[in-house]
Amino acid sequence: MNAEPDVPAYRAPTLTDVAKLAGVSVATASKAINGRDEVKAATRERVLKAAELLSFAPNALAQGLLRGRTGTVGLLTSDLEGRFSIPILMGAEDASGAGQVSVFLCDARGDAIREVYHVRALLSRRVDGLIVVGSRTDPRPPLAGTIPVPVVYVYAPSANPDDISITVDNVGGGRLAVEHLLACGRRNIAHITGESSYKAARDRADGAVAALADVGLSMLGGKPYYGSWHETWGRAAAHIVVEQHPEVDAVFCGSDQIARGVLETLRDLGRDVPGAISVIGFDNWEAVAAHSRPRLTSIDMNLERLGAAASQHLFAAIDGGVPPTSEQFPGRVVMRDSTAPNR
Amino acid sequence: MNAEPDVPAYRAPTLTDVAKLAGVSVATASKAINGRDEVKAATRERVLKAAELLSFAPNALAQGLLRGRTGTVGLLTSDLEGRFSIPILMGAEDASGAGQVSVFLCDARGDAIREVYHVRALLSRRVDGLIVVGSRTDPRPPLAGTIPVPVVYVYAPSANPDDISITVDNVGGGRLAVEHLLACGRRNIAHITGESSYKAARDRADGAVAALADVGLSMLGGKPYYGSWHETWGRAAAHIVVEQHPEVDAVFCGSDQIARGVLETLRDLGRDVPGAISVIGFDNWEAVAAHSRPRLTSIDMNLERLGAAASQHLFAAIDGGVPPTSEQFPGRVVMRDSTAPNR
DNA sequence: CTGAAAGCGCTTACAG
DNA sequence: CTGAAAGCGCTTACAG
Repeated sequence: MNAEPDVPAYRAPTLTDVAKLAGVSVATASKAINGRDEVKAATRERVLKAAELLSFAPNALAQGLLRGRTGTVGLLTSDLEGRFSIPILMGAEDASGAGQVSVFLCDARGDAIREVYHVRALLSRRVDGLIVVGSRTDPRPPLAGTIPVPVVYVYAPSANPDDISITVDNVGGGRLAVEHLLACGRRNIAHITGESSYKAARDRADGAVAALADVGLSMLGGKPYYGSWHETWGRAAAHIVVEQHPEVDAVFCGSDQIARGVLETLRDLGRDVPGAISVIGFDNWEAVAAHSRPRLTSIDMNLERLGAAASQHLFAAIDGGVPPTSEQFPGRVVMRDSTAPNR
Repeated sequence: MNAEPDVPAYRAPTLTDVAKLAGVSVATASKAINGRDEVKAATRERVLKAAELLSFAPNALAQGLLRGRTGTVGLLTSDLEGRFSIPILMGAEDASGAGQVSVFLCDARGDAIREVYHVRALLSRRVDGLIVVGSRTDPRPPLAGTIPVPVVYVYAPSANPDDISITVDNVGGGRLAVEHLLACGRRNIAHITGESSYKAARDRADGAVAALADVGLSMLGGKPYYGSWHETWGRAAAHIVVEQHPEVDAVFCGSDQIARGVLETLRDLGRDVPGAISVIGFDNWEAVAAHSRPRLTSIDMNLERLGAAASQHLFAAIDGGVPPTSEQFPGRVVMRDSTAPNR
């Protein structure tokens, strides 16, 4: 049908091709290209020129076979779709990309079978290490079977404390949020958050409670308003809070989406934010936090940094220097317009 | 510091190990494992058992070297962060994962230099093909240099029409949106959309204009309200539209975020949606469309399907059967509560 | 400074 | 049915 072959029958040039063109042995060509100094300058010139001419790129498979190191890493995520995997993945990719490593991406879709399958494939490809990123902060079962390469768990820690897990400090995050609210002069603070089955929700609440206790306060209503992570719950819960505790002067929300809902209800109710009530979200999800009215102050958990750290720990483990350990990252408050009046 | 070595000095078992344990030659072991039928059943049994025992996984590097095919694909994205890459990537991963292929993920961060760098690395790793996903629908320059493997461009088409590009039909999407509004009985339709420098914005507008022309109508205001993709513009533009054209009974928004802004202003203005005014968004971004008040009807461009198609086309090109061609995918309207009264 | 040889882990004709 | 040999593309001692 088509005269032009769309798949070029083009064979990738090999070192042998380069050597032939340069009139040297493969051994010499190899040395020249790899910058070994036991090669005459003129020879190196010729080899390099030949390589250039053929657009020679050394076959990484052959190199990997020889070296016993492939310069590849497997990134196993359980939900690509989720907002949390991506920044982590970007951080990991960046930290790797700088060097010479390529990353295999696998999405197990939260399915254990698929995970096993992917791990097997990655091991077959002889990755130098594995990064496992989960979408919830609840501990997850460690990878099944004996894994002959280092593994680093990110966001979702491994249930095995001997494994290396890079996590986010949600307790600290909750504390940060409440401390910011206190700094804004607020004292009657409610906490509206997601499903209590999530460790993330419970941890953030614990941090909030602790920060309040530090100054002799407790949460409005005595405990968090657990519900769902969505806007809808934020809207509903805000109504409840205002009704039950008209003195409320701040709301710490477990997610930015909840905060959006809260903001909307407070507008409907004619309560001024941040004049009368401060609202702080969690996640610092740009798309929702930066364009609300008023723009939302939120806690950013530095997920990208988490990913970068995971890569660094993994490489440390691969290189076998100082044994890397688990690490927990603090968040930071990103202040916008919903927490303090701008005077 | 640590008695337990965290990096097992464990050497991955080879076919030789398996053969030795089973008491056969590597050749025979290979045949047994690969299901060749020139092996006695009992022998095969022994080999398989040995492989099992050692958790033997064939070295894919060696196999790739031999076969001249690695079963890997490079996925080159220009912005992981963007909401568009992910579903495409998921589709591609799924379509691949089913078989035996692993995908290398590279994010060029919109940087041409980085892109060249990644392509070089991928080629060095002897990927069987490349998928290039862009974040805008504007044509992009084709990959630089001679690429010895098939390449499929997704979302952002290659500027070279001879290349294979899998794209979204934005003109059709715009048409779909307006046709839905017309079906809801609306006639005074305004179009608020993103920056006119985006081909996506212009295409959607063109489709909308065409659908209106088909029934002898034109856009309210005579042309689209171009601005930005954000909520903020949606809020501002809605004010303008209502002021200039109080008869407005529908708004087609170029993005779900714009639509959120429009919804908010209409609420402030006391205009009932969908009673008095229908609002339709674009992208069907679950997080924003499904939780607004009212829930937002939107155009879904089936990005995941796009990714899957890209993979399929790529494999077709790799296998060298029927030459794959460019393809454009239609969208679909996902109806929620913002376009028609629920009676 | 250069090149012949061995070998990384596998598969595939080819003998036996 | 089984195994010795060659070879995929490279690198690295080891001679010369």
